Amino acid sequence: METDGRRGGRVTLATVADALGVSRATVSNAYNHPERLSPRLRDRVLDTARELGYAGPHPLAATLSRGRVNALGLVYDDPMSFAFSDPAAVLFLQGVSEVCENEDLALVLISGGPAGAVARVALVDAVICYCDVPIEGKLAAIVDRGLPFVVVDGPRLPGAGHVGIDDRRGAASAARHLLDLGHTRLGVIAMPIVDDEWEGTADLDRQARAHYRAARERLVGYREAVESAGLTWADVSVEERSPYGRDAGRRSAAALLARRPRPTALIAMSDELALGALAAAEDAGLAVPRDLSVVGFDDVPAAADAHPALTTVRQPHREKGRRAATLLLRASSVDDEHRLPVELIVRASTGPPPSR
Amino acid sequence: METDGRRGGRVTLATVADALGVSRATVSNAYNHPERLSPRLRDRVLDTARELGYAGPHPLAATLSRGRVNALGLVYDDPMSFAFSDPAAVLFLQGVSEVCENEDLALVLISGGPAGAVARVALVDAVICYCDVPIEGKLAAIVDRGLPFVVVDGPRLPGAGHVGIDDRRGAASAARHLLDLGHTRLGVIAMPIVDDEWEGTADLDRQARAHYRAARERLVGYREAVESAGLTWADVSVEERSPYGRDAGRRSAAALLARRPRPTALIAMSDELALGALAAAEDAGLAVPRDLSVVGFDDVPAAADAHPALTTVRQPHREKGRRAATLLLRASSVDDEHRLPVELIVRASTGPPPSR
DNA sequence: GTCCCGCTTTGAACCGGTTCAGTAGCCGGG
DNA sequence: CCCGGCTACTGAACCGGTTCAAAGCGGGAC
Repeated sequence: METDGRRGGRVTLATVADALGVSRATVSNAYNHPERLSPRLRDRVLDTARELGYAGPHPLAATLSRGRVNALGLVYDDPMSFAFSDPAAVLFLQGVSEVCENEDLALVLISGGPAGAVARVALVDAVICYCDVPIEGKLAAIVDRGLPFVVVDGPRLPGAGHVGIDDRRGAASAARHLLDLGHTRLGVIAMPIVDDEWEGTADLDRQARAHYRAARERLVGYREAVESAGLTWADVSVEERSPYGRDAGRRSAAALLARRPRPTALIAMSDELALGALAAAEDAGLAVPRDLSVVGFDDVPAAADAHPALTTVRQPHREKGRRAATLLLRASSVDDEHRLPVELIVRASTGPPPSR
Repeated sequence: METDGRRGGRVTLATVADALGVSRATVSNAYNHPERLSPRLRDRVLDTARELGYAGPHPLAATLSRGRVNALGLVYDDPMSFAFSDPAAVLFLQGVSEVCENEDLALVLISGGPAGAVARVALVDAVICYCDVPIEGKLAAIVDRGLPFVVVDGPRLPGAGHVGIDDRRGAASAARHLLDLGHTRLGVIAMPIVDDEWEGTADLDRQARAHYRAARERLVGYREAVESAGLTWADVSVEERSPYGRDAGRRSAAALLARRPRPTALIAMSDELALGALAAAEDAGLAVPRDLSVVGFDDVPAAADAHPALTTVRQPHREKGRRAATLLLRASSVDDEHRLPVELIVRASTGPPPSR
């Protein structure tokens, strides 16, 4: 019975089946359930396939039947390419990719604008949303499609897993460290607080309107520590820049260091910002930590290599990635919350304030 | 005419079609060719879909019919997770992801062991092979499937595009820079030359058996420069380490610096290795560049931030990524060769040899 | 009133497999 | 010699859409 084994010259499973006079099911089995075939026939199938130049079942078709793609998606709140200039995101990606490797999963980076055009059609089984504030379009695409997903560093969402850290506590530990050293004039170098790409000194009103979760939580942490030490939060200047790379840190720090009285310690919301602050200190001819203390957040590799080595709050970026990926593989626990530990790492960029 | 609109409770295109009493083609058109439907019917379809909780055509099924996935694959020669600890690879990835973003393509990172298990089934339209030496299994999977691909930093392959740099010339320029400064005792810090994970001093015989293309080409470049300067290549020690991160550079450099007479300049095959060498110099109490000159290769961001800032050979990592991705999108030119420029960047880590 | 045209909508083939309930054939046991 | 049970293989349904030739239909031109 002639089936359609040779349509348009393309070699399909049916081509092989016809060539051998066996059913398509048999050819399929040769690849997917070799033990169900007699060794003899199986070899014949495979040999014929080779001769015909058949590369095995088309993954797309197989996937359609099976319903499983064997791929994990990853969406990032900024354009995906930004992730590669953020050392913390790179570590996170590394953690995710480790798991994918072990599980023979592909890792699909989903970019393509905030509207979620790519997210709507990306071929994945589940999605990791590495976003402080889940992006409307992209997230909607995921939810509509009914894909399992976990949110990392973002808000808890019903039906979705969650991985994050205690930003507030981490921030507080950084501030407390400086306060314990005796600092009383602090400046904060913030990543964006409100999503308006504004730059400048964020007053209390602006802080109260915080849009980004991490920024909000860290501000609260700093504030709690400052107030516990009996100081006034309103006296602490908060410089906000967008985007928030090293250069932003440098400019924020320059602005803070221009104030009189000059702060004796700078708290940055990320290591990249802190490294920029170190550069600004050098620009200003200030020695760290003698004249100025600087503390960061993240503990990226560059922090330890900095001159001086940066005191910072370590968060387990790579582990966050591993955890997020693992969570999606164990369906049972997708709704769990995973809050990973933070730890203050004291290095050489902090010390007592200069004696007046 | 009852079609199978309601199988197993899952809402498919057929469900929507049945609910409205229209054909499946009509529902499909509502999404893919809205202009072919009367506005009235189109709206009815979309409304009904919404009510039924239908999230639009299943991407997998659509893809199967259309034959296009809208995704670019990327295979890396080591486990994919290693790429994230190589700053050069990260920049490359960034370049690729920029193009994907603009073209609304997903970027699929293909790991999963050398056997190519994932490569064989990954859902992609084309593949970028970022590999010095194309990995048997993974590459075979790609070729068998007949996917278009481009090789980056690897050998030219028939039918495949190619993007790379002139490693030989880049290496030669680094060596010549040192020779011009007056150095006569050089040491080379090499990445793996032969694929046996061996560590030690690579003699001429081993160099001749070079397996990795970049290592081989760069050695030739160094050698040409050295011999042009009237020196003997055999006098130049080549230290090989595997893997080839910063720590390897440090150990290689330590070995080279232990030799008597001590080299006055170290040429590293990557910036990571060179940064390790800088650390080794500090370990040994040598000032760079006063007592020792160090030159790298790549010009990753950390090179400019190093103390002292690293002299190195710049290659356009990000542009390589962009170029590779673009190449795959313009089918016409897939067979092109793209050799990108390299440039010696002189910074503070090189200077004249110490006067004896 | 008739014919032709264009806009909508549809039926059916197709994309390339997987799966599962059988069935044919073979072997051993009673 | 008959029956039960296995093994090896097959037929047909199914996965969830896209596409294109063709049909239906309403309206304008003559």
